[in-house]
Amino acid sequence: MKRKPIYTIIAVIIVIGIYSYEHFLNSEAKAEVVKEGETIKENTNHYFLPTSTTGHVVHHQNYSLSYSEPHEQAEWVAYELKASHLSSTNHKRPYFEIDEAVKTGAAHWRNYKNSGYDRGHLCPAADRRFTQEAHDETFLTSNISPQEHKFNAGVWNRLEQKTRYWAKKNDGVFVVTGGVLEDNLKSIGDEEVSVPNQFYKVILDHTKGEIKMLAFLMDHKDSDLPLYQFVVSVDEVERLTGIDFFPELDDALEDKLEASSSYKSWSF
DNA sequence: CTGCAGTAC
DNA sequence: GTACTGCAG
Repeated sequence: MKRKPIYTIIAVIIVIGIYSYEHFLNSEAKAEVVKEGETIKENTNHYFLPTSTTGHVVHHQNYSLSYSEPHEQAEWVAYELKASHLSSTNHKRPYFEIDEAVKTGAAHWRNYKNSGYDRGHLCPAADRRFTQEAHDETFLTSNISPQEHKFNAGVWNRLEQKTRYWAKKNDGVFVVTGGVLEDNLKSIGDEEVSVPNQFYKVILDHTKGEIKMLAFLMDHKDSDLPLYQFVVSVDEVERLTGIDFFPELDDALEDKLEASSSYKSWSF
């Protein structure tokens, strides 16, 4: 029987394939459950990644995102901001590029041209200045949302600066940012990039021996109000967006932290 | 820091 | 489309 070895080889390949695939799935799904009082291991690429409502998660070198094709922008962008990431280096501002990692096709920056709206970074360029590559990686069209200039350069900019302050003070925070994507939003450009009516930012700190979180929800307009006026519970942002922000936290701890809109342990 | 726009190639 | 420059909040 000459065929038998071939069948054997095929069978072996299939078995190895299934084993590898299950191993792959397992490694993807493996979530570290964090309970109260525990701290996250240092020096890992551990992200507190939110769930995706679109199933279109993209991992870049220095941040991850979940892309919404109907809205032509990310529903969230997530990254860790460590104190060591903060750099005073001034990089030359590159041009925005289409994110080729977005399989359904990320929007072209042309949609924003003469739209009256800024190409507002979700992961700010100033948070990724530690290398030229990290800085330039924020200039992908999957990392921007149409923002009014006065909002972007105003209250939103203040929030981003405060986030860097917390990153420095607490030696690292996890940040998740996006616009609230909903039906019937105004849009710009040929590709109809949605203009969110609200933007959120969720911050998690785990470096002082306990986990704490803080969420902001801002109307898409500039404001002179102090930042703490925009604090909401993570639950509220989850209700608006459908995103589950920290699924790998122990459920009881997650429930407790996400229900709180207290900011007393954060300095403004 | 957040950005845009005009001009020239 | 890219490079350089200037400008605004």
